[in-house]
Amino acid sequence: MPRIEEFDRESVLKNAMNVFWEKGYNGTSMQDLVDATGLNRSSLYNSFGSKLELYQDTLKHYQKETGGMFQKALVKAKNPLEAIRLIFESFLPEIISDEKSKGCYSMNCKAEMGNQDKNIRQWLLNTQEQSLQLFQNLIKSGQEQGIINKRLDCRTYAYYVFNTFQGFRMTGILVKDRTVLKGIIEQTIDLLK
Amino acid sequence: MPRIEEFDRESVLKNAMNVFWEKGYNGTSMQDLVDATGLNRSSLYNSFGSKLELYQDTLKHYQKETGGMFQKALVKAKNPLEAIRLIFESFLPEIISDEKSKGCYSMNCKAEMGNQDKNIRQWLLNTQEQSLQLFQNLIKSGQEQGIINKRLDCRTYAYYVFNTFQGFRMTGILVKDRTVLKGIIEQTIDLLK
DNA sequence: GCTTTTATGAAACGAACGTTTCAAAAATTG
DNA sequence: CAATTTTTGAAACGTTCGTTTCATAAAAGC
Repeated sequence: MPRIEEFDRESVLKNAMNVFWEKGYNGTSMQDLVDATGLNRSSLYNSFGSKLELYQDTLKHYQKETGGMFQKALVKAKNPLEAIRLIFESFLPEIISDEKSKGCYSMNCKAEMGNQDKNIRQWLLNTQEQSLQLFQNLIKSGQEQGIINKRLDCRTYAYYVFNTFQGFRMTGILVKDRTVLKGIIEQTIDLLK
Repeated sequence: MPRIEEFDRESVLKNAMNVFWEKGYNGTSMQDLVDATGLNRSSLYNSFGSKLELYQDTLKHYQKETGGMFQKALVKAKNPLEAIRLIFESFLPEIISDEKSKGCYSMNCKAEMGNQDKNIRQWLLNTQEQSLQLFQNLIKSGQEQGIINKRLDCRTYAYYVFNTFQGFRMTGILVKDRTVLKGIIEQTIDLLK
């Protein structure tokens, strides 16, 4: 019976995300979203509920995209330590080509919305734990293989790598020098050797 | 001849900064600022020009405050390496007691406003170079004293420490565990030894 | 092909936005 | 105390905000 939606949901989320990414949540107006998605206001509300819910949907969309990048790095890597390096390096193109200085969607969200909405805060906590687990597992198997040192336990190292990664995303907003960025990665890796 | 301002400018900036800090620039309304500062709208506009100019004044105010923290750490430290540790540790109380998860004023600014206003962007670049110079000088004299290794040049290490510091401020938004945070500091320091 | 169900388009909603206006109040100088 | 200069208070400015409304259009089931 129902009339079918005319738009591609993923494509709408991608376009909405790009606006939020550039202007932030509060800096983005519903009109901006109408313009960027090409959807009518009614359709936006009918399909996504509200501005805040749409924003949260873009977070999930981003998570899916980023998860894909991580997986690609894992597949490509010959060992756990190289996997960590590749994860960092896989963000280099995005950082260097980011001429608008939009930064990292997740960091922007954390800074602007981390203390404004319970659901968003929980999403941030979930993705954080996910990243920590990923790093922890890599480090653990790296230690078992003798590639990563055992001076500290894998959870402690995971926090360290996670911390550097967040710094990496923030530094990349104003620093676009590939040599500098690769240097930061190199030193993070070196500590684990 | 002139009637004198009734308010304390520093105190107004402090109160305005706290609102911006909690809600972000775009999340803060002029009414919020009127409420927080106790000033009338007219007085705010008369004395600070506009919302954006007031925000930029709070950035300078923050810079002054933070600069003071850095100086205290430098005075207290017995050597350059300890100075770096003390700089990181001086933010621990703020991080741990930040129950509202307001995060770092400077990181919030970078994420929300770094790509929105030229003046703000320049301020961010200036404070970044200032921090880099501080770390670079500390590392250089640490290397000269033989406390810090000479495997890499002081500028490269400065970027590394700067990067970790930014991560530290972001991590501290959701991670309040003192042991974890101190662990991150410790490993950053260790690399320099 | 009529009924049912949902999506779409355009207009409008009240509320809140950042900013301006202007008269009244207050303080300093002559 | 009068003249001058600036701050202050209250109201209002036009605009934009996120959201709602409702008539119309379109697709699916009988």
